[in-house]
Amino acid sequence: MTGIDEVARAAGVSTATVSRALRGLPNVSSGTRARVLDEASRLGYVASPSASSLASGRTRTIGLLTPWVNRWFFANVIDGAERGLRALGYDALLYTFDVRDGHPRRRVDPGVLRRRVDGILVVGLPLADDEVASLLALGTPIVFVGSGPAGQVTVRLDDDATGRRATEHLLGLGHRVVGHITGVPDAFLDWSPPLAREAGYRRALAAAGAEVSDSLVVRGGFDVAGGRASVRELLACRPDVSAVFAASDEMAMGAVLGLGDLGRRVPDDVSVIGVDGHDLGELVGLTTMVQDTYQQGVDAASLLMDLVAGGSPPRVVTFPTELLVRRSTAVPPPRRA
Amino acid sequence: MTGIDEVARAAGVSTATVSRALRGLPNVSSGTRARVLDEASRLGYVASPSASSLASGRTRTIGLLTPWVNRWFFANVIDGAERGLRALGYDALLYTFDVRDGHPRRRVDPGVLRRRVDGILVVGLPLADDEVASLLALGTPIVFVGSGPAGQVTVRLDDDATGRRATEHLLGLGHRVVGHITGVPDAFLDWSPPLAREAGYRRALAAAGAEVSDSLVVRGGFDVAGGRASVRELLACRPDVSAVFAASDEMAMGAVLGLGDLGRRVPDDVSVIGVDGHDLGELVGLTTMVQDTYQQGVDAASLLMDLVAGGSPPRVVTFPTELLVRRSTAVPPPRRA
DNA sequence: CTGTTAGCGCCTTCAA
DNA sequence: TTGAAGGCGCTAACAG
Repeated sequence: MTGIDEVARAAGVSTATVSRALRGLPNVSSGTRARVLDEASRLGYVASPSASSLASGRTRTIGLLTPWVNRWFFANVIDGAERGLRALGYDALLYTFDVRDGHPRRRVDPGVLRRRVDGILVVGLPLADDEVASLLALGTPIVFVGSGPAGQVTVRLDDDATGRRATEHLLGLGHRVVGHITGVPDAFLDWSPPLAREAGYRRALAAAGAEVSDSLVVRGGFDVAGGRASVRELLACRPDVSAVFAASDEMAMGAVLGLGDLGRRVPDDVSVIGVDGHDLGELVGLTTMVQDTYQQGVDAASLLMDLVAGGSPPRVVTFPTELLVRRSTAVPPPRRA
Repeated sequence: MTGIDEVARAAGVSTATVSRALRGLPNVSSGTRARVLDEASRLGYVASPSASSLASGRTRTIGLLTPWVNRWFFANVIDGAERGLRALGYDALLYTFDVRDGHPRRRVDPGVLRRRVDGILVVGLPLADDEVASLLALGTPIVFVGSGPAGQVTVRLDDDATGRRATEHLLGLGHRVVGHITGVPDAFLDWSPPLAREAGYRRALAAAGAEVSDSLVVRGGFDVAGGRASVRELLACRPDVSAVFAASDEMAMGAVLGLGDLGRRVPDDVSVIGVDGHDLGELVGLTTMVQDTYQQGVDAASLLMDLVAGGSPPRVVTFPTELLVRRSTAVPPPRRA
């Protein structure tokens, strides 16, 4: 394993100069720098990350905290974040935390992150206030994606507007009884997207003079299976529902399956709209509010790098969502007597 | 930042004893150990990873090399691997490498991994022979998932058998002209799953006396869009095809979309079968060969840990695939004159 | 069972 | 612009 002193010897300079030259620091003559770079690459020298971290106090690594990597939103954000970070010379350490809807997960332990990362990216992980506090106590810069506590740097959607516009699309088609399926409440905090989407949904209904009722809202798993179960529950209780706003595309696709289970056709009997712009939404012609998750990851990475560098990035970066109309929404069926 | 000496002072022992006690090494009296553990947790002490890596030469970190994290197979394997590794006390560093079908990607540079990880998990990344060699030259244990070069520890499917059985299912329904859509050849090596699946497909056709022809095979993107385009190309060239074997569920779902584009119904006009057991396959009633990707990740993690510990795990762990019949395959339509 | 003593390989003042 | 030297915080021999 070639070390810095071998390079120094080969280039005829001190190890300090090698270190400076290789890191692009100033105060190195261009001739010296060229010679060092040359010898370093010839010898295949790469600085030991542990040694330089120990000496400098910086790890050039960030921690990616997320509940899952195998769901659409998370996978795409992580993909974007990892590539964004790598482009900026940082490595990404992956930390997953089980979040089962409605169940407590293991607490986020800041200890593991201590002295291990220069920054933290929290991707769609609903953290309790004290978890946020313990993370902040590390003194490590943090950026939140998807949702984040007030005052923290966050990349997110305008979830309220997204919920409102999705609902308005349904109302505009003539639907008057619009159901909503979303996540379990105790899995979320007051800064969670599902709550804001639901608020937008209620606001839109109220503005249109349509029924606003708890009986029109079912909370369950935030995934395909959850959407499937929730829509069945919704229809069992409110068979008069002619349209459903699902808080995510995965739930919406579950809803399509669940409606199929009940023998209801989409959109002839019931319209369905989701949120995400999932790649496979087209399989069922899903109408949805599209968001750019990959870019959210990229942007979050650069905000975090800014923070790590001591900058003051904007507190909140809001991504737009765009209505994509496909086949899962249509005018409601004629009212039955 | 509390250090090991503070704990040592508080517990009234030397730093060496603290180190031993905290790492669960033998030769520490239980009384001493308890006292040390107590003080350490009271002070919130966590050893600096860089310092201990530097001193010990071990990083307790492994590198996850993968082309994507946002595709089904990869996301699930990574999820399993990360959790498996964490359970064994290891961290996972994520490294993605762009693989665009048919295009060269940036070469895997072993330099970045050097002294940074104790082991490497290669997830579905087709590496050139010299890339494998340069990785092996690191002297770091490596485990491959999905496919791997001969002689290396690999977790995978019996792709040949999977392709054969998928094709046999179609033949068993009475199909005689069975097309195949898969990945672009130059993106794959001789140890790649797509090639083996195709070989199985051809073997099954030959055994049944059905037509084996290059005109029945289309290679394109290994994703939804690729499947969609490929099936259209296939049908344009061979309109007599009554069944399609897609090398992945994502391609199969794309095929369903593409057949829809052409006005062909599934399965009335054309049957479709995939490989994976993708969560959303049910949306289109996709018949498929199911594999357990999550567990492949978990198992790969433990094989790698075994290797890191100096063990000699089995060279190849083969996962079973199981035929799941849903609605996308059926008997062929009556032959036209 | 426990303490002492060298480093691990690099970065970073400080002086030159 | 460059070099010398002292750590960064921990682990691992070796004594005791």
